[in-house]
Amino acid sequence: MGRSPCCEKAHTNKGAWTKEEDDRLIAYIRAHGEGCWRSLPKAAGLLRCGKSCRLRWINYLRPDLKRGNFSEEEDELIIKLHSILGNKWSLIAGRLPGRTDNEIKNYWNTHIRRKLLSRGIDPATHRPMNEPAGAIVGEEVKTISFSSGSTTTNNIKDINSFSTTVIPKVENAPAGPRELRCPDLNLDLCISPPSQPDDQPLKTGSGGRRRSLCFSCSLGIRDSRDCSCQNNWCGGGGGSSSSSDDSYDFLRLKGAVLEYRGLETK
DNA sequence: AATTGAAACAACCGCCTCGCA
DNA sequence: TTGCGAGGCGGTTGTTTCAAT
Repeated sequence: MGRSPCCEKAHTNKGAWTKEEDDRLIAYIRAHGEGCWRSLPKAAGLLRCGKSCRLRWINYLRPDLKRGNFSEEEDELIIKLHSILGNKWSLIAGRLPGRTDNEIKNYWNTHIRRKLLSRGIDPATHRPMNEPAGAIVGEEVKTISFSSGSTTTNNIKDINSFSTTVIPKVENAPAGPRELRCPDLNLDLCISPPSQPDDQPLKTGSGGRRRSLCFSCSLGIRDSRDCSCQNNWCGGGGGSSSSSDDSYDFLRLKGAVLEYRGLETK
């Protein structure tokens, strides 16, 4: 038994969207907002699956999309974020205003992968291709190295001030002594959404099922200048940092590294 | 000018997560 | 507690465009 289809496929269009369909979708969402995607097609007079409508809107019709070529800064930011997050395209997209996860995913597969390969870097691991696998064996280890603090407030420059190496788990690899490639910091960590205060459950706003977290909040970093989701508990919103330290602390990683160092000493 | 292969982009598919009854 | 439905995500495929021959 397979899954039931997400919509009645017998009477739905597939393939490229026409101008008329785009116009209908835009007009409907302008009038009613992003409501229930499942019922939207019928309400908007579209012979499309709700998922298809959502994808079309999010990836191509949303008014805040940037479109156009990626800048060199965006390239490097994507590479850095991918080295931290892996194929979490939606999280990566959250750090690139006006870009969508699908766009970034395609861009990665068509441009950046080749770019890294031409540099002799494995796009999956962000490590030199000719390095022997299994410098660290048997488990996934993330190492993060921070350079001296940047004093700019530019997010993209700031994230360039640190680098990471993600070494994938090697299946069936024999356990052995660790050989850390970066002596600065060894993090046996995984990235996961922060625990929420009990009085602030993750409730969606009108229309959505889940309240989406910005990148900072997803990493569990409070009061970040990078917060764009306006969570009450986060207190961010782009610029409310009252730190007396002039150097901009990107995503509060300076603080985070202290906490992680505490975890690491084992 | 025609053909062909590669690159780029758009869209779909299936699975997972989460909220709700 | 459990099952269902909807939204979201990542992987994959299909189509179009472009450059080389």
